[in-house]
Amino acid sequence: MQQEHGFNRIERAPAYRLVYDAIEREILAGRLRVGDPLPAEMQLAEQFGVNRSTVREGIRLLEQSGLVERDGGKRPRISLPHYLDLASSASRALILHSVTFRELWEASMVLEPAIAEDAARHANAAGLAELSANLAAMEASVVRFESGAEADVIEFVRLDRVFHEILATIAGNRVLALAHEPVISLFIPAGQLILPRLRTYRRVLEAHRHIFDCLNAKDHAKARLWMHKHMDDFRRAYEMTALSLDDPLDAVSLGVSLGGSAARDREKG
Amino acid sequence: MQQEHGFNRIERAPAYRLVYDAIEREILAGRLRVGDPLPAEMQLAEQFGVNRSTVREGIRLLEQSGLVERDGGKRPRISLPHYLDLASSASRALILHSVTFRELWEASMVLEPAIAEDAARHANAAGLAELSANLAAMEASVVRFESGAEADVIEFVRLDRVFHEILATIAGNRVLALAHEPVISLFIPAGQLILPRLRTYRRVLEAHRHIFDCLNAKDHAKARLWMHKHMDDFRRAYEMTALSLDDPLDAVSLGVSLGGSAARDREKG
DNA sequence: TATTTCAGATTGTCCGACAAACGGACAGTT
DNA sequence: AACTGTCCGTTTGTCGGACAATCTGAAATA
Repeated sequence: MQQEHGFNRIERAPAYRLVYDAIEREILAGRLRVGDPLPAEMQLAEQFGVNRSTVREGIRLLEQSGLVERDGGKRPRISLPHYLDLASSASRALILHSVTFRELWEASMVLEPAIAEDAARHANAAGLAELSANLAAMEASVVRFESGAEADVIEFVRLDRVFHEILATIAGNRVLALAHEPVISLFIPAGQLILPRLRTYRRVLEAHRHIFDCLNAKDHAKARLWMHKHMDDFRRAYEMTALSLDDPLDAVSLGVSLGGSAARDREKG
Repeated sequence: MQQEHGFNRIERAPAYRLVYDAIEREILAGRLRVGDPLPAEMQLAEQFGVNRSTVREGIRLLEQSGLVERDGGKRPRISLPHYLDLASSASRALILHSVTFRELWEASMVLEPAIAEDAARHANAAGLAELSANLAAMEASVVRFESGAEADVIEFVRLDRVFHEILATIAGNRVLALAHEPVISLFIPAGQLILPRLRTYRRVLEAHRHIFDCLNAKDHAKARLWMHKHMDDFRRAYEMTALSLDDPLDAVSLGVSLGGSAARDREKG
């Protein structure tokens, strides 16, 4: 099998992909502006010289990539890919790739303290108010636990997640926030496993309180430290259960959350 | 228009989306295994009781979300979303959201040193060999620059990127690697702007060399330090050009890379 | 002015059809 | 035995046309 010349792979992209590429290019170049409705399928079909079905398939690609958004029955509009959507694809990909909890935890040891530090630098009244409300809700939740009511772990864990997301917002770095999202959203299923066994609800709340205080005091070094400690607690808790740090996450999480369309249900505008 | 009862918004997801959800669920649950070819469109259409066109539209969604991969003409196969794909969507999203270079740089000040440190911990012969080859290629490139040849900045910047990607691979944390990808891929266009003006090619190469040496010596503290310095260099260079840290990236990068299908052209298997 | 009504436009879905490409079997050549 | 050419059933890519449901916007009405 001689191969003396080495031709380039001949590529024949299907028409629906060319449609996708063309429309994507128009959007990225700003010639189709965000918020505008997409041209009618028939019109696009004529312009591209292809059948309407082909255009539709191209639009599906745009739709899944987040560049086109349908508001329910209505005419689809051009939109920015919301990075929460990306984050949820990322979470799914990480699970499918059998990422271990250790990797997840190590990443969060990098990201969360940095976010806490930035948040302390940029804290403002609005953000602190949000955090405060979150802390109050979590306090109420913990009190309910301690009074013996059946534990609504789901709600507690949700509040936990929201706390960290508010922090990421306050920090004001969208690149870090984007990196942070998949991490926090994979922590959640783990938290749902750990907390009911160890019942360390109040410990989590106290950590959040300390971090909140640091933000209030604009003490970014201390904020970083407390967050570091908070994350390390999580690892210890994980180890205390029978779970191994180096097992892939799928078994843990797949059953818990990660429904196909779950990502789309969140969102508020 | 009275509304005294408050019904839940009735949601009728289009059929093609249901097809997408159903197949996605089968894949996530492992009933459709990665590598297998997708069932024939006709067969799916019969099973779901919808038309073949509808199935096709659903498959387009799967395709764009990376769960289905076509190898050119051939029968599409089920695949894991490769996170390089996700990273390129993330980059695009960040640009569309007008992220500033400051955000990017701050994120890289968090991620890159952490990666360098982990890489020094986990360095192995294979990884070091790859880095070594990369350094040699970059040395050759720099020599060409210094001998007055017209500067192939594109190639130099590509080598720069590859160096950092190898490092992320060596570090062995896929969560960090995923977070890292969009950052490095947005640095590239910036690098293409800065380097020709400042001509700091050799300085970049020296930084890489130092980091490589630290990996060889398994000195993770020093690896982190050198990377920190390397990143800080980049910011200084950015400031030295007329570019402001707080301008959004789009103007800088949109013209340079970020072609629609660029992400698909990379990849090697 | 506020509401209702109505016609046109647009999307979602279906049906049927055909060319091109693929996969594999089979035979022929060296 | 290895390579080439041919045939055929399967599957994808693309096309054309069709229709119901819904949305849009304007005209008609109260």
